Amino acid sequence: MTPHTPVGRPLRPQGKLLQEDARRHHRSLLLQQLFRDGPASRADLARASALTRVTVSDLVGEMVAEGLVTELGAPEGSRVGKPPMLVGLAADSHHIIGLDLSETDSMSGAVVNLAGTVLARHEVHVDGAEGEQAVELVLRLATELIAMTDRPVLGIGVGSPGVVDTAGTVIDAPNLAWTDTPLAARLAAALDLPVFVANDANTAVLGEHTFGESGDGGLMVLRVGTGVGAGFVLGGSLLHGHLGAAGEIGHVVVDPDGERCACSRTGCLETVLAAPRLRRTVAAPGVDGPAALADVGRQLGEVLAPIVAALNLHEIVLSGPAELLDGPLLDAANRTIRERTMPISSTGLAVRTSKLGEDVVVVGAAVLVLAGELGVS
Amino acid sequence: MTPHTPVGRPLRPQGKLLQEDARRHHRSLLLQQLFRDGPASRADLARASALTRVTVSDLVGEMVAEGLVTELGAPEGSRVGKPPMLVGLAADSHHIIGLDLSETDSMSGAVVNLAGTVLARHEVHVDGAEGEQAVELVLRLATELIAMTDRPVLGIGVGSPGVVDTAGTVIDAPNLAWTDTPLAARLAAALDLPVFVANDANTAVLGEHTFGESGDGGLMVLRVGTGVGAGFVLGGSLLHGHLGAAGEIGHVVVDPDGERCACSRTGCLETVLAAPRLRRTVAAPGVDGPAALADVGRQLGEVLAPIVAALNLHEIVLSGPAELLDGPLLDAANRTIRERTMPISSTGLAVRTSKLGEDVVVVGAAVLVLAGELGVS
DNA sequence: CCGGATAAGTAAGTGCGGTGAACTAACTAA
DNA sequence: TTAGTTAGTTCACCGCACTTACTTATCCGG
Repeated sequence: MTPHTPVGRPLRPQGKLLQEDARRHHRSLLLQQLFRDGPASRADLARASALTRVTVSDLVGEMVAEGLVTELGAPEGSRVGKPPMLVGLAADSHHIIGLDLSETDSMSGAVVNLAGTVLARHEVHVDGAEGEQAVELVLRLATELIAMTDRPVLGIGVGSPGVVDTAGTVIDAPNLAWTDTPLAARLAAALDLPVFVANDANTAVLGEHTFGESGDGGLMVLRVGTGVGAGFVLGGSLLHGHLGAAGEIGHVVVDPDGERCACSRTGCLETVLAAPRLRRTVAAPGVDGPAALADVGRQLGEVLAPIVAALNLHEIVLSGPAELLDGPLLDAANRTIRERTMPISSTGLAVRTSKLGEDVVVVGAAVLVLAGELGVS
Repeated sequence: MTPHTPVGRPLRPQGKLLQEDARRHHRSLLLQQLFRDGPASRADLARASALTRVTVSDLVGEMVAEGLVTELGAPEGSRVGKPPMLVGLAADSHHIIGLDLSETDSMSGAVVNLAGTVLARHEVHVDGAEGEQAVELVLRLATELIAMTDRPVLGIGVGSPGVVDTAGTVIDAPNLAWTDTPLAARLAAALDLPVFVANDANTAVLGEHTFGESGDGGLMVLRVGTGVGAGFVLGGSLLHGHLGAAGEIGHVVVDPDGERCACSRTGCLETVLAAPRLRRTVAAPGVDGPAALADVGRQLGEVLAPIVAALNLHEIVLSGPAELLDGPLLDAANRTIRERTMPISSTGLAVRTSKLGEDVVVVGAAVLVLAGELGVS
């Protein structure tokens, strides 16, 4: 996957293809294999990659020298022939800094290893910081996180609210008052590290795709928080959209006779599905909570049905407060989708909640780095 | 773009990358350049591709020897230095057979050159042929078309109704009674040529993407005929979906209180938008035609709005009977989409009808071959 | 009309990366 | 011990694009 262009690095093929690129590609192939299926012998890797044993040995040797991969000894079972030497990804040879800027009052981040395990967390309060001040705040958060690990940092991944283009420039993020803010470039220049920035829903879908229990078909992650947004992984890679605004479905109208929205339209999805709104709905006196949630689920299903049919998705994952989403709301959404689409579209579809919790954004931000730097995801 | 795996050919990178692959890639790069921007000198190609003049000369020489490219003499203008020798794609060095199996009573096809120009047409009547008989009929049509050209045939492209997987197997096509029919493999074996098969809406979107006036953002083509289907080109490549059923939006419910559909649901998009149905609607006595069409357009817009927001599309193209689609229907759909999505999603969006007419499917089928065999699109 | 500048295209040699063939190493089976 | 199997390495080779250095062909300024 090549979700984003790393800042300060040569860009990916698209154009001419050098031998050097081939070598990087083959390296990624081996890393990917180790990443997905765990340790293997050089011979195993050769069989899986269709490269020769010679080439694999060479590449593995290089990666062992860098510390990215380590020899782990021979496996238990004893078969004929020389026993293989297992090699595996050294998950803590490098660490990744993942940042989540999507929360309302704070920016949080984590030190993540190459296996996607969160090793340390840190956060800073926003306190109304905007524009340039907010950028400085992100820089401080990143710097403090870098200080929390003694390993070399592979790169910085950022899940930002708002619309982000493929170069890591935040086109528009009202909460932080960012417009055309070259966040990736700024951080890369200040920290001298590869930096990748994407919308928070997009990093979330990457996290779910790589570390969730999802398959290889199309995946959609719907994030329900202060607002509502989505991210898509289609054909193994992140969907950006024409202007980087793919997944911005929070302001699709679901009920033209509904409530007035801050965006000046009426009956946007956010006016019924945003987390604060959901909480108010179920807490309202004299309201049947489950029925109200089911009603929202039905409306969500009405929005999702055309998307499901159009994209022939494999999985939809809801990410957000489980006590609100998991239950009548999810069931009703699921049911509505099936009522409103053909079996060919819906039988292959699973709708569920995320098991990764709120870490999904930072871990997904780390995936951005893994994919960009190691070609792994 | 690599929309489909050619039958009987080595598959594309994904795995190991040989030098041979690099060379093919660079060849495609040059062909693509000539295809899009017309004739150029070797030096121009070197500048555009970032390859050296030496390498370009070598590749061009190879392609000239194959007849794919021809020298066209020096251009008019006179500047300093040795005048360049223009080279250009020899559009008629090879021909492509494009087939359209989506019509109700007949299968049609065409001989298409490398520039996408239709040179000859031919069709056969289906007369109720089904299953194996229908396959034989496709084979006959292809054979007869091959006999209509004296040039080497680059490959066969097929736009088939129903759901088609990436290997060119028709998973399900009720009209022809095909289920899991390996159409590409059958034709490839019988004709000893590369064969590519895709859903007709998918070939249509490829045709529109390559030969229409579309830009590089996400493109959706909505085909309105006996049924309703769509195809998507996202990030420059065709969207297949989990089970190859992407774009099957004909049976998304738009009006739960609507008319009963053949698929057993009520109020499917097809029950209001299919061409025969539209014709009946406007011809009904005592009905305000334009208003009725606008009403359908509004319903279409309601289905498209979530898709537009989710994918951040750049263009939506309606393909079908222009007298019905172009006018109140399109205007209402366009308006509804804008009413129901945010400006960030809709400002970059154009909604229009196709200028390619009914050839869009066969020409798109030819694009399938161009992309698969020459890496051009 | 003749050198000098500039650009297009060609020829020869270099380096990189992957390959196949042959080899060593380490083990099991009989 | 001998045969057979598997892992991993060494080495010579090949294909590809690169650099360097050239020829060819034109314009331009004196």
